[in-house]
Amino acid sequence: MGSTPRRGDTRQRIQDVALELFAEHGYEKTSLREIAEQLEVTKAALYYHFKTKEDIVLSLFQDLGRPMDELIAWGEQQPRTLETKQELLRRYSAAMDIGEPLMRFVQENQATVRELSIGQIFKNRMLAMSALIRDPEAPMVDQVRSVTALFCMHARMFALQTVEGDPEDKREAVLEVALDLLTQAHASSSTHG
Amino acid sequence: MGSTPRRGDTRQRIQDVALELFAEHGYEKTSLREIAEQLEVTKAALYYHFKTKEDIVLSLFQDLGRPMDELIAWGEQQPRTLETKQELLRRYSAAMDIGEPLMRFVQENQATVRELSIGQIFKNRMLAMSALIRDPEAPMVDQVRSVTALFCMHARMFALQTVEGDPEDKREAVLEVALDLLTQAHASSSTHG
Amino acid sequence: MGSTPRRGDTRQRIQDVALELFAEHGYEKTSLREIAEQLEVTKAALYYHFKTKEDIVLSLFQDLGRPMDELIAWGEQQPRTLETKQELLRRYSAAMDIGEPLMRFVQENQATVRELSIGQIFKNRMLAMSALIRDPEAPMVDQVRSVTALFCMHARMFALQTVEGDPEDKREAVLEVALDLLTQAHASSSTHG
Amino acid sequence: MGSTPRRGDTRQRIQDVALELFAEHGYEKTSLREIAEQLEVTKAALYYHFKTKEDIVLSLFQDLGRPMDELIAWGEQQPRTLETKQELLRRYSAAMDIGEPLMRFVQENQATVRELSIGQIFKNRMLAMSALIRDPEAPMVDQVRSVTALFCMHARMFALQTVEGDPEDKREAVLEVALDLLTQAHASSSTHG
DNA sequence: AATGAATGAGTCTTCATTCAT
DNA sequence: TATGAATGAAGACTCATTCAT
Repeated sequence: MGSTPRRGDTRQRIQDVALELFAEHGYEKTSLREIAEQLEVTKAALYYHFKTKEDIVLSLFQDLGRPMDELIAWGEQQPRTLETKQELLRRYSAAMDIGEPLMRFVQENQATVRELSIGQIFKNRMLAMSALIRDPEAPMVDQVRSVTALFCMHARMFALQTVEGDPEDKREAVLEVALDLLTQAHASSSTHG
Repeated sequence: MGSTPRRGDTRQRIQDVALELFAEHGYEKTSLREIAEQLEVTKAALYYHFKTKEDIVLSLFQDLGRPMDELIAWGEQQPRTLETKQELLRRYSAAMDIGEPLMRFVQENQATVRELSIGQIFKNRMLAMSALIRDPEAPMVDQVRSVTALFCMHARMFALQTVEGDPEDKREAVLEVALDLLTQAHASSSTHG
Repeated sequence: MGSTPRRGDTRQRIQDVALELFAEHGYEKTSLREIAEQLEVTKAALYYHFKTKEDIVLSLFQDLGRPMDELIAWGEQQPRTLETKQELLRRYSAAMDIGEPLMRFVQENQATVRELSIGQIFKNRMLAMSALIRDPEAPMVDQVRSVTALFCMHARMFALQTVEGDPEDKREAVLEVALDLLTQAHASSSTHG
Repeated sequence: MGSTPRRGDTRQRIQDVALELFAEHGYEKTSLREIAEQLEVTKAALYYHFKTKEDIVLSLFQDLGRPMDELIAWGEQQPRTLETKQELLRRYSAAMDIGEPLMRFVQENQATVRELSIGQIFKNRMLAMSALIRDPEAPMVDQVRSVTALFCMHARMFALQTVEGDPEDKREAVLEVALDLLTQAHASSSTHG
């Protein structure tokens, strides 16, 4: 009584709660008991919907990771121009907003993720993005610039928490810096390379 | 027979093995049994040297985190000039080399670290570094540049693993990019702000 | 599509699969999930046909154990002669062929069967057969011979697996040995007793 | 109070209780909780002495199965004469007395044992004994006789429970029947073969 | 300086069973 | 004639921790 016993959406609700707790306290420290309690179901109910604890994480990746996969697929069919890369960053920034809790989970549980079956999946995604944005022939400094452009967008999620300001402002500022870095990488490369 | 029974350095050896395993498999997934087994002592022996599991981590921070604390202390006594900040980045880069395993541990176990007693310690360090390098009055983009300058040095530890090249070259390239970002932040700030 | 959806024989199919799995992996280690999966139905479907897991076993005994019950009933109405006992062995040998999987199940899950409701049923059957074949007044050696005559037929099912040869040959050989034992028991008894 | 807290013999006591319960209720139905409760220790204490539940069974085999292994070793170094085989049966009968609870456990948990790591060990023992006692060149009936001679000794443990009489008398009677069977196997073989 | 033995709390997981549909 | 969703009880096992020696 009180909360309406929602039907058919249990699987979804498990995913939501699990992701939240995994990101908050870490994968290992989050027990299935906790998840179940928060949902007011039994542990066994979780097992009706997911084969194992790890399976929950896997499903999160499959469901929430799609935007990123699509972005990579898109990128791979574009010409390797500066414009493409810029657009890539813009879309990455947007994708990170949607998949934010998942991203945070990965960021904060790297050691764990690496040992989970999704570890490889995630690593491959990173490799693919990296390959799209940098030019392996360019001087090291420029490769670093490109990778940093990508990587610094993650900074939003924790390094920038210390900085005051509107989240949307931050997002834009980060994107601007990233695009800058990318431009510099290109300018220099076309000169030196 | 066979292995020399080292004397008096057990405490040190525990720290070494623990840090390695914590960084490798994560804090939660590393059991005291594992640590003890790798050292060929009993679990109880660990308790002779450390009060709790968390205590091991704490000791690691106290012993390996000193360079960073000293860096902050140094920074706080310098004038807030561009030169100071540049030197800060240079020293940070060096400090990261020494405390690398510890840094990796923190990077890869953020969710866990946050819930450990060292969480606050570490967060304070980050805040202090952030305060030293950025100017809270500057436009957001420049603050982002400064923070990114600091933050991107961590990229070395995993984002840049996908890039081929000599580690020392990478270190220098990263530092160069970081210094660049810092300079841009300043140039722009003095103009706009 | 593909597999014909058999109608009306589900109960039978459950029994078949269950007996096979019970005999193969043991009663306790065989879960209703496994049975259901192998039949491509849900666990709940099993409960439409049987009240409990134990009920499946019970039904197996009722359906497959009839030959043995009939044999006992027949034996009890015959005169207690050597010829009767010989015929008993012959029919037992035949009955064991039909009820083989059930017999194997019992053989291999004695500890379990004893604690199931069929335990008593089965024990009674054994007692009845034993009572039919041996003479409680005869010397111990002869009683042992008689019981062994009965008991050794079970040997076929596992002790004789190590012996090469045609199954039918084995069956006959075993029967011959059993009949021999019986004859010896009688010869000696009529002399000594 | 009441029971003296015995020291150092915990491992042994675990084995004793475990074997008793395994034989009584079956391996699967016996939980570690039960064993622990009967010993008035915690489940975790069992894990200090044995790595897994299966490990307890394994240790029982290693400790209690030795007589049987020694018997096989002895048999393999004797000439393949009738006398040897007779002695084999006599010693087998004696060995079965010592290892009786273990034997009962195996008898009554065949399905389980087969899936445990000891399954193979035990099967090999059976094969070895079988190989020692029968002559693969002899006619099938005689091979059956030999195998039955061996096998019928197990009858004592359950088939003969229905027969009244002193256990020692039974033991002797069974042995006599077994030796008889063996002699018959030989007599016939040397004539026919 | 360290061990052997043990504990209590908790983990993930599986199972037989139920019931509304 | 079944299924989808769920439960309560229990299972094996692991862990950090303690303490007498």
